[in-house]
Amino acid sequence: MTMRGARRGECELCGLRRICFPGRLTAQCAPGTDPLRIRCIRVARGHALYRAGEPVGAFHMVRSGCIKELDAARGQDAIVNFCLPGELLTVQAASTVRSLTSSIAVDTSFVCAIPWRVFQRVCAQSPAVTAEFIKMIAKTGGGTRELLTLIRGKGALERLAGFLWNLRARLQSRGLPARDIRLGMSRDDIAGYLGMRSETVSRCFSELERRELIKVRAKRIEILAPERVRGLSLADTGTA
Amino acid sequence: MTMRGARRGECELCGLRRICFPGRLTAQCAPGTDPLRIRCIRVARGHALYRAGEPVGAFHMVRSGCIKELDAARGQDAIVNFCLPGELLTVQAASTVRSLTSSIAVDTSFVCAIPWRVFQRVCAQSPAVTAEFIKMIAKTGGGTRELLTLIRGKGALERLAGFLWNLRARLQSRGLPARDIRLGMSRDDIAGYLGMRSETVSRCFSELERRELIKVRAKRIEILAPERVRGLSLADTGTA
DNA sequence: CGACGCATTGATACGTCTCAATGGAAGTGG
DNA sequence: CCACTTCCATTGAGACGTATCAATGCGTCG
Repeated sequence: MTMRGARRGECELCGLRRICFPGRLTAQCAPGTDPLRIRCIRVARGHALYRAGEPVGAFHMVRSGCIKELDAARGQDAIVNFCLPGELLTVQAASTVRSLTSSIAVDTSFVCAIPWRVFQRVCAQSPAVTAEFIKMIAKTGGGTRELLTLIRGKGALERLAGFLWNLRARLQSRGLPARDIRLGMSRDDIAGYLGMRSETVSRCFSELERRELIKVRAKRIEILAPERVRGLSLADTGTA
Repeated sequence: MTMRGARRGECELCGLRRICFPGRLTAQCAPGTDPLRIRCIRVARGHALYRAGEPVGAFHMVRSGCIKELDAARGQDAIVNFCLPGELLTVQAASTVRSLTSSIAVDTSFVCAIPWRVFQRVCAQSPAVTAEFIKMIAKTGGGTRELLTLIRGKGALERLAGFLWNLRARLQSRGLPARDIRLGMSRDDIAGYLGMRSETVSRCFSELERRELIKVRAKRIEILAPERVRGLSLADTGTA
């Protein structure tokens, strides 16, 4: 495997190797075929990996940092997803020529890219990779559905609790430290993601701290009582 | 092609043939291979195609009627999607052994089913079918995203307007009559889908009629001013 | 050290949920 | 065929929560 923008062999050292999609692609290549050329892209904080309307000829996966996906039609505050390390980006590229979303780095991030045409070639060679990929796409869609149930029919406090629980679960599932979470994003980003105002986000952080469910230190959130956070997020207040 | 629960040749007469996924599957089969056995299932109004927790070994597509998908964890009022004729169901079956959702018929419906293993076999034979299917899955995920932007950061009136516009667009895209829409679902269903109360749904229907954007006759909704409905749905009231 | 952006906190207005009652449509049994 | 029942839709009055506008505190970067 050859890499651009990263040292050779970095994949082998990468802590995400076991869940890394590019890694799986190369591992399941039939022996004797050409090795894949996977680009590793650096995206500085606040900069765009790509913007809405641009053609996106590749699938992306976050290697480190955090990327936010913004809906094209609506403004800066219409965040569709925060992509954490190990998660897939640009899934809709499969169905549209030009991207419907912009992808902006919340933190300075590294992203792996697989050109769509390369992917097609590998799929033709290996049904196992195809099945694997379909699973990942389906799971990505499930993430959006989770967000939906997170914000629908719930009050602001429950939404924020669900947001924190969700982040924790995603970090944990990849073996990343999840005791105290480093939020790269601003209060405005969180507000946009959860469909509320940044002031309300602040108030809810304070309220959760007052109830001793979390500890807030600027952008570092320590979860003191995970189960109670989860319980709150599941509570069904009629408030929309 | 052989069918169970439907007459032979029904696919050829089906108005959805051109966008029908099963149809495409068989059409792109390599000549000489076995014809696909596609089951056509009848689901009576209020009955379940499958329930959350059950293993679902097939992909489904709505042929006629309307199916609602309910989230497992939350109650009856957590509707993830209304599936219209020509739309795909059970996408998450690709990533999980047991279904995360229940699928209930809003109207008496007919549904086509393709076993997952059959599908895998066809994919192995035809890369074109694989690509086609990936597009459809990606599009399905996009639908959830649309719902998300529909209800996030918008008032009740805007949500309902968006819901009607969305229904109209989906019906039109498949050449179905969309002048006046027959809603099979109850006000409670709509409320659950949009994250509000049935009383509020009622009030908003009345308000839209007062503004002469629509005409309400029980479960039949006639859209008088489509563009103004669309305009409303795009309006960005800060209300969550 | 100063300036700027971001986070927090407070008072008020607006919108939706809640509870409750009425109206109407569909289905049942005589 | 009609009266009855039952479920769903509609409408109203009040409570609750979040948006809004505005001011202050705090961290960051020049």
